[in-house]
Amino acid sequence: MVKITFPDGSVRDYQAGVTGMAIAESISSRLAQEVLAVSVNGKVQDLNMPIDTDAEVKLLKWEDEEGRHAFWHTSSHLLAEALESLYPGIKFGIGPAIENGFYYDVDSPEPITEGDLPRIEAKMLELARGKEPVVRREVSKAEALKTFTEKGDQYKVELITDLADGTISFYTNGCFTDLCRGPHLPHTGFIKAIKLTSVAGAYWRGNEKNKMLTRIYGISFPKKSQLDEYLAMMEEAKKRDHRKLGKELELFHFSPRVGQGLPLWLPKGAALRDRLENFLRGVQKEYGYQQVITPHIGMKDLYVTSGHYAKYGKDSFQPIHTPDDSEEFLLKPMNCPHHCEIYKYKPRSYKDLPIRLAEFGTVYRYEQSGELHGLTRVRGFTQDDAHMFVRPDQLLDEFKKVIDIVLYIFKTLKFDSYTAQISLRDPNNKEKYIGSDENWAKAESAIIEAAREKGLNTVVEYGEAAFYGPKLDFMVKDAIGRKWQLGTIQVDYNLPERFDLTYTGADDKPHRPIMIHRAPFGSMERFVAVLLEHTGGKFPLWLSPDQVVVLPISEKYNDYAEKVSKYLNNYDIRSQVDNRNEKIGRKIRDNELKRIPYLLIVGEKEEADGLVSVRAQGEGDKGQMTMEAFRDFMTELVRKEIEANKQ
RNA sequence: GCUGUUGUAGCUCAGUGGUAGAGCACUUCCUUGGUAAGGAAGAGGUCACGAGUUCAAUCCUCGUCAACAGCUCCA
Repeated sequence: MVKITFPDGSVRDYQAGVTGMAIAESISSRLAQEVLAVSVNGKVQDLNMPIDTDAEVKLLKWEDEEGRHAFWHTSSHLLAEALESLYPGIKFGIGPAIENGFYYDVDSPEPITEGDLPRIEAKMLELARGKEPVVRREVSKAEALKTFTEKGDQYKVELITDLADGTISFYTNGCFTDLCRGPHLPHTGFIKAIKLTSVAGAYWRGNEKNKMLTRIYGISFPKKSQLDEYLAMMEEAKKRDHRKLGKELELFHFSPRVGQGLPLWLPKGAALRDRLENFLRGVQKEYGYQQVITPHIGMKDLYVTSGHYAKYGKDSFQPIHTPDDSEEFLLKPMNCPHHCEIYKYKPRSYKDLPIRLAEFGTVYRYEQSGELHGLTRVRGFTQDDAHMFVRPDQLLDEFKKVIDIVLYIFKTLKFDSYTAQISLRDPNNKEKYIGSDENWAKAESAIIEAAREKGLNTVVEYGEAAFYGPKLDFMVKDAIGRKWQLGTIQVDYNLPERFDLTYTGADDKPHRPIMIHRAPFGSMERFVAVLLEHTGGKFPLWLSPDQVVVLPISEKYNDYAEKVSKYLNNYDIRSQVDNRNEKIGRKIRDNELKRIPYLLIVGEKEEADGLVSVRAQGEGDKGQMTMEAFRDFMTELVRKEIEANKQ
């Protein structure tokens, strides 16, 4: 007998060699239908694999990432089986599960296009309905090589050649056998709904010198309704694409004559961005930050000193030469070296610290052209940057204050779901980073401690640190469940040394400050993009480019509409009049589509009594009130949106 | 950067080896209307740019630029 311990701590005895599926069946028949894979002592394995020793067991279902992973991995094998039957002679690269679905890389004798996908999908569903068992078989390396050499699949042969000696596992579903570590579903009948989403080229092993294979992406579900939901979500994501909304709402524009990845902010977009900047400026002022301004270029040597030049190489920067070529400058790729020079301009005392220098600093980085994407990856962008110069005894406290700012911003902008990623060094690859082990250890423990004290929901990622120090990166989840990386806070012992920054301590001796880099928005461009996709263009009232549009019923009431609009503008409520020669229904429709938060309809009745008829975006008619009452109503709404989130 | 797809009016997109179309937006006129599209007329395009093939190219070929998707990258 073996003792099986479940996640809730309960223990049951089973016959040695019991399978995950048998355990599920022993608990409930429903569970047996839903279970996809099993985790045994932390290792995920097939449901029909025997368990021979005492073990901690977790039955994995769709809700578990590992469960979905097995599901999609089997789906990719099902795809391969369908492809092999439809395209005889097709060769296979790799076919893994990914975050949302799966893919398979293939080398097909005839081209496969989007138009072929429905046919492949139909074949997959047909095979899935056959509930083909997925069978694992262990073979020696020599046998594995022999199998795929005979089949003539050079990609698999190459993969096997690179594997360590020892046992290799094969999985077979129907007529298709694949080199695979698993785990897999017991049979293909679990897969009830499939959508092949796209075809794309992908280099064999990700190397552009290799042959390009055809990558077929897909996603699958245990229920048809889940696929429908997923497809609806994808539709919604398309509607919320910030590039589309940016055009529709006239926020920003790209002109090829200005250059790739260099956004032009249109009046409404600039106003939105100004409002965000002013908001953050206000918060930062309360926390003792001082605004500075530094130039858009700097001598190349500045970035050599900081270490950035050596680290990222000349291809990452935009050089500028003097007319006589005697000196080389770079367009500013980051603000920190400039801020270090501001720190250095006079001697500093331990009493002066922390010094907090903030700048909405525009920086330029020569991103590869293929990486550019709307406002999320650009070549010129403005960081909401600040650098704190602190004493070692102030580090933890200051770090926590920065976390407070970040959380306040998330709350005000209604990013209610977020996680914090503690990004540490890759312990196996320390050469990638600069600075002493001792300082790294101090910096890492400060971040971990601050995150713990603030009660943040954190994950730790190794190898994600900046080259000069560990980071705390904030990821938010938007309204339709997608994750975005926003703010970042970084501890840095390195730049103070490289720039020889010092302060005089109480002991009258020079000491080295520590730097904290931080940008709660990340960059204005990226943040506006994420905000657009999060809100679908329906910004919080305080950020809306136009808060109110007044709609006169006919031209006879244009003067009254102007009067109302002016009145509101005097109270800092952003208002315009739609005095086009159109019927009221038309004006309502157009302004609703522009996502104007409040529409005020004015005609004979309103003019007579100094009233406005209020219509809230997406909610319809709200009835009449006086313009004074409407003003108070708006002022109170905006006040609540901002003030209410302060701790 | 690599591979593929695309580039036609301000926007969304049809279309053709014989120099171009729709809807929306825009202008003018009619209409003066009460909660998501009133009517009519008009203006607007070197068909991304450059070369080639052809009697003739927006259409075919090549190159350049840009956008999109994927790969690789991401301070």
